[in-house]
Amino acid sequence: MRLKDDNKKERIRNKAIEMIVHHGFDGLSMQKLAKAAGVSPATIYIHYKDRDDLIVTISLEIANRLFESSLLNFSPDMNFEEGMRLQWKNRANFFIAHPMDMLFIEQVRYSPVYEKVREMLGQNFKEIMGRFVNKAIANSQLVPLPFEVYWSVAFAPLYQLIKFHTQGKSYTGKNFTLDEAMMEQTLQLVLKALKP
Amino acid sequence: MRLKDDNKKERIRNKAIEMIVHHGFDGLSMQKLAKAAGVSPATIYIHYKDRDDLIVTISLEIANRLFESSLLNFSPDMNFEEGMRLQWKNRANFFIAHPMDMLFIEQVRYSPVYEKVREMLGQNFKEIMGRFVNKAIANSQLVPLPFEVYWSVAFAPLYQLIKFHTQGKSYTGKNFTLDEAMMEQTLQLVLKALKP
DNA sequence: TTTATAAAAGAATGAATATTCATTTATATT
DNA sequence: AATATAAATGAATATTCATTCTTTTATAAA
Repeated sequence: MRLKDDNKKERIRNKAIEMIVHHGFDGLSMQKLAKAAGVSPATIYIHYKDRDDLIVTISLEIANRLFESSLLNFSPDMNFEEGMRLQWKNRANFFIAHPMDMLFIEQVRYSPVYEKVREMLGQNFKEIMGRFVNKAIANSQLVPLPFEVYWSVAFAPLYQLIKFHTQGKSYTGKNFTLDEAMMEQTLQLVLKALKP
Repeated sequence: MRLKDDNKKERIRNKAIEMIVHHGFDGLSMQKLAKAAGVSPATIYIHYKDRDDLIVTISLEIANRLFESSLLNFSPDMNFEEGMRLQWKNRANFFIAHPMDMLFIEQVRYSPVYEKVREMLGQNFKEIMGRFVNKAIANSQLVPLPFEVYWSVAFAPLYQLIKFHTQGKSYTGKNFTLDEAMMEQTLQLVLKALKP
C-alpha cells in the first residue's frame, strides 16, 4: 500500500503556520492552504480531521516541542540562578531558531483556540517547574511567592523581549534586535527581583 | 434628517468584541454580528467601512482609551516609584473594569491586525513614557537600560498577571484571582529589579 | 509481477461569506 | 405640516468557504 508522505504533511503544516502568522486565523482557508502547500484540498483531510483539528494539532506540536527544548539539560534540583539561566537560554534558543513557530504559538496563546490546547497539554512540564520553584523557595534561593507571580516576573519579560526581536520592532514601531548582552542584562534584573 | 443611532453603533461594537473574545477573529462574521446586535447587515456598513475597518477602529478606540486611563494623574516628572505605582494602578483598574476590552486588545496585540493598529496610534503616549524613563535614569531612580528592556520588565509581568486574572485561570489551568496584595507584591519585585 | 490498500487528486457540493442595492423610515429643518 | 436627508432595512449578489465524492496513483506485501 501507499504510505503517507510526511514531506507533504510538513508542507501543509509549515504553510498553515506561515499563513496564520501573516494573515491571522481568518486568513487561513483550506483551499488557499492547499494551493500554497501544492496539494489537493482533500489531501489536508487525510492528515487532519478538519480545520480546527489542524490548528489545535499544530499548536500542540509546537507547545510540546517548546517544553521539551526548555527542559534540555534542566533539572528541578538545580540551583535557582543556574536553572533560570538555562530556562532563559533554552527558550530563547528555541524561539530564535523557530521565529514562525514563536509568532504562531503566541497568537494561539492569546486566542480562544488556546482553551482547547491547554487541556491537551502534558502535565510533566508544570510538575517539573513546580518542583523547581518550591525547592528554590525552600532553599531560600527564591523569595516566597505564588507560582503565577513567579511565572509573570520570571518569564513574561523574556517573552516580551523575544517578541519584539522576532517582529524586528518594539511596540512603538522602533526597530529592535535583541542581543546576548541585552538578554543577560534583563535576566540579571529578573534575578535581582526574585532572589531574597 | 435622521441621525446616527449611537446606541446601535455601541451594540455592534460590543457584540463584535464579545464574538472575537469568545470565538476568535474567524468567529466574527458580519451576518452573525448583525443578528447578535439586532441590526441589519447593511447597518454595520453605515458605521464602518468594511470588516477590516471595524476591527481596526475598535482596536484603536480601546488602545487609546487604555493609554488615556494609564495617564490619569500621571506626569513624566513624577518620582519613579510613584509613577510606576500609578501606571500599574491605572492599567489594572482599566483592565479589571473592562475585561472584554482587555481580552480583545491582547488578542489584537498578538495578531497581524496589530500592524495596522500600531501605525495609527498616537505618539503622545510613547513620548510621555519616554520622558518618564529618561528622567528616572538621569535622577538615578532607575537603572540605565534600553526602553524595550524597561518595558518588558516593568509591564509584561503586570499584563501576564491580569490576563490570568481575567481568564480566571493561570496558564496551567489552575483557578486564579489577582488581589490587591498580590499585585503590590509583584510591583515590589519589579521595583526591586529596576531600582539602582 | 500481481494484488491489495491507502494516499492523493480534482471536481463538485451546499452552506456561509462580505458587501451592495433598492426601498422604507425617522427626524431636523423649513 | 411639509420636505429633505441620511439612517436603517431586508433581500439579493457573487464569491469563497469547509468538506466530501469518485477516481487515479503509488507502493508494500504476496
